[in-house]
Amino acid sequence: MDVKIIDVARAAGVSTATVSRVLNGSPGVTPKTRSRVESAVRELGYHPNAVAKNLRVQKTKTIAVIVQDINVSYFTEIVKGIENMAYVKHYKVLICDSENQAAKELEYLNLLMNRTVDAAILVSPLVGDEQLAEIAERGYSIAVIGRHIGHEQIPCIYTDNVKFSLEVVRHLAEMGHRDIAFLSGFADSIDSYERLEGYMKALKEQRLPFRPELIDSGGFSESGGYEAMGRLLDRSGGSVTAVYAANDEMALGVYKCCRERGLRIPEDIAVVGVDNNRISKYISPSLSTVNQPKYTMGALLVEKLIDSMNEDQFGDKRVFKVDSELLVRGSSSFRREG
Amino acid sequence: MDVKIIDVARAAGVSTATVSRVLNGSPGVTPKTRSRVESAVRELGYHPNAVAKNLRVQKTKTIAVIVQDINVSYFTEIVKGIENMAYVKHYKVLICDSENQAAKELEYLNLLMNRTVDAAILVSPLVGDEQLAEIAERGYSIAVIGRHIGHEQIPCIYTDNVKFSLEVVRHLAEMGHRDIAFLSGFADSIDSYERLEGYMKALKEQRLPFRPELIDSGGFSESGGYEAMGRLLDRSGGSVTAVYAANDEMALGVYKCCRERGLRIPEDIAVVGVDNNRISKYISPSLSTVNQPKYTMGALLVEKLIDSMNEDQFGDKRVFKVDSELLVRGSSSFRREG
DNA sequence: AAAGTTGTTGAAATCGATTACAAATTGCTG
DNA sequence: CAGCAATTTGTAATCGATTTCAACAACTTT
Repeated sequence: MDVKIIDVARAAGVSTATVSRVLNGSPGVTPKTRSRVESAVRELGYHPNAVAKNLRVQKTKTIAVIVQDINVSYFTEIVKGIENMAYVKHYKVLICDSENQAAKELEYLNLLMNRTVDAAILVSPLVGDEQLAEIAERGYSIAVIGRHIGHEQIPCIYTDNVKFSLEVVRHLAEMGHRDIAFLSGFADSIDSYERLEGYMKALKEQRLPFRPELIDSGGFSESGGYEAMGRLLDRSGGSVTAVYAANDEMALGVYKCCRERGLRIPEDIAVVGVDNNRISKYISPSLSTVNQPKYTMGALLVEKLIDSMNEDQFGDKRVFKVDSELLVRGSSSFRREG
Repeated sequence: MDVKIIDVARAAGVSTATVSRVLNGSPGVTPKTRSRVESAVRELGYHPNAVAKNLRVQKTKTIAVIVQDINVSYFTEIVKGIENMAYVKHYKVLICDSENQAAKELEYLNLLMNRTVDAAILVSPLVGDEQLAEIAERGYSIAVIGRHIGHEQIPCIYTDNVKFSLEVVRHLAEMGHRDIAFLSGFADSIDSYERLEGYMKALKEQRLPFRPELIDSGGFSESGGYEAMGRLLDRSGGSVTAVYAANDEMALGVYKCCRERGLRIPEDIAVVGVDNNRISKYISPSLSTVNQPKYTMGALLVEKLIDSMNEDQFGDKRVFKVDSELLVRGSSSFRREG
């Protein structure tokens, strides 16, 4: 506290410029003066004021990470990947919980405008592409995890929603299901469109009819999944035999609803989720789900982002598509006889 | 980008002082000039540079939260409480993952010294009391969640380890168990001592013998719990009938070990964990555990901390003890006949 | 109308570092 | 040992806001 660079300079009998050079490992300092400065630093217990430095160099080496819910393991695993990589790159991570609100995401993006952070990473953002593009074009550094953004200046890493949705529904069809419901997160989100697309593709491929009453959405939450499943059963008169939920949280809600209505999983209803939450492996029956390399996605993207900010070039590549895999477990392993 | 307070001042035909006053809602500005400044701000799309402000006012309105593992729900629920409360108080949260290393905790505490953050909250820190005291005495703002710190300047919120450990072991004894193992996190941590104390107290109360070979530790991780349980069974020749694990993660490891060795829970082995992780409710059999109001602990402490920094006074109270409750579930509900 | 209040505004110092440029020192070379 | 280049060091401007203090204006009061 209270000891600043000028104090160190005086103690070492040099100028602040020299102290600064020593601190930052700049060249052109005699070993002798260097060590004189270093011992002054040590004796005084000097800690450079990061805020002053940030102002001068116009950087904070801080990245904002905006997630929908800090408590969901899909997000925390990504955040962990980001934090760990940021740590080795000497960057800090500001955590922002948007509580599923696009408005809050935008508010957090103000951290970019007021220069609190050098960049922001949005994980499965609710904000639309156009709005993100506009921000990027104003010169701010943003990146997206969990969605493909078709914009030059927005690096992103994602898995192919259409592809894995197709795989999920194909899997269910192959297990003998004909009436497969789809529970999206938010009906009007990009994720939902893409997953619905994969769902439709699979239906067509498997020559199954499309029944609009088997589509609903539950806001990615357990309670939302629970309610959506209730509506679904009421509406379809119980003809549904399989449910594809947009994430594992909602699948838990489906489990609960089935339990309450005396429907057995997987014998009466098959369930598949997405995200491979920690719980999905432990719950009984274990939940079939789609796994994504979450930690790696976070770590990889932030690494590229930091490198690009430091002009080490992005190596051109700004869009990363990673593979997901369908994990078939207990909740969908009962074969239904046609 | 690039538009600063002086530009706004010029556009509005006033001085930077006046612009600043308008921006910060300071009194003594004519409504007329105020609105002139406001429209200039709007027209130019001006965003005040937070770094410059931070330097001038010697605050960053940012708090570092240091946790052992971002992926564990015990921590994320606390972090969520902190973040949400910080948000309403207009503070930001830097997330720091110490990966169970005291050295990394200390490194992150440098964020205090270099003024990157105004305060740091340590959740169940590995760093010892003395070291924390020393930092607090140097004038830095730190607070602790999950442990009682007997120091004037360190606010803390915690649950009584001794008390709930006693309850856990008493419960097991009442279910007919005589050979109750205790798996601590890190053998030499304060938590462990306190929990061991509660364990001993319960043994004494229930007139059960203390068997040192029933004590082990597993680093709070699932794999650590798995290995500790293995050692325990090997060592005790299978005489153990109940396990008290220091957290739910380790309890999961215990489950795995039991499954592999063909031991049924709860018939052959009863298990109780701590933390009430999300999983504990869903796993089968559901895991008995100790619940703490994690979200509230985070929110409450950060609120008090922020208020105290803004001189709104701490109201004297710096130490908060909250109640925990033992949730008896499937894993410990089989009564053993004496 | 002079003097005293009160209320608005602005000039300039300040926060604590980095860095461009100038100055001083050192070391070579002929 | 003068002259020049290379190296090391220092002076002072700068980053972009806030805030103290003084100046000024607009009203009262006598």
